[in-house]
Amino acid sequence: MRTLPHPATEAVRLDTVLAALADPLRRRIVRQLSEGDEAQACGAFDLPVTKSTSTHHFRVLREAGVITQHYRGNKILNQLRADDLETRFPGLLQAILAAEQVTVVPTHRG
Amino acid sequence: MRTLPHPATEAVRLDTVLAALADPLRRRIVRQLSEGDEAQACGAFDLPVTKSTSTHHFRVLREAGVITQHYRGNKILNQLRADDLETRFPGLLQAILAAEQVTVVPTHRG
DNA sequence: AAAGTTGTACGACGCGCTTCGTAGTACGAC
DNA sequence: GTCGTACTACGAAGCGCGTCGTACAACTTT
Repeated sequence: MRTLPHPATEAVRLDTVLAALADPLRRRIVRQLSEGDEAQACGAFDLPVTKSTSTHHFRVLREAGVITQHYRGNKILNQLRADDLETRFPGLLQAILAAEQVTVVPTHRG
Repeated sequence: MRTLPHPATEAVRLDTVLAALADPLRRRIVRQLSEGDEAQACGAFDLPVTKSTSTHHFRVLREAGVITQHYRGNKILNQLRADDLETRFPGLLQAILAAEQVTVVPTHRG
């Protein structure tokens, strides 16, 4: 069984997490993971980039400690490390996810 | 009186804010602003870069909507837009500031 | 076994960001 | 007015990040 390295919860660094979440495509992945509570394979994400690039972004998220990746037969199941992140950086993930929601409201007089 | 352009609270974008706060030097500025509640001139920050670079980072923070900059005689007074950010992205700034605190605690059994 | 599916590894390219140095502007002090 | 201070503007250099293409590996299906 192939396995992939994940940082321990205590080893997750704010620098890395913020850098990871600064990318819109990676936030899109995180968002989709946060919506469905089931683990999702990489192919379940309809991203406007090639598979190579997709792989790269998933790796960045995993190495930052934002998601877990586990081989399941042919595929890789991705899961948000919501609890770990909440433990390490309370409120951070929820604030970012909530913020993205509100961003869709640019309707403004004028 | 010289003035500097600031984005309206509703125009502040999550993308830009996260990108701005992904830089350690800029978080350092934000942190220092959040600690002293008085407005601080650029020169009050002891940053390990030249003044040109310093100017650049302050500009990025201002254009992202994270700080305000107002000329006061010779200097520029910088202030954190904590309330505006709280309005637009509730909990985001506090979570990041709190997270930075916790990062300094890598003490871990083992 | 052969073919299809799912995702990785590696090298390359382009762009943007951080950094710097120099020159310049606005303001205060004298 | 002249000098010093505080910061900006602009151009240049370095390099890291996102992107891609091709080649490859592991597993499933037939």
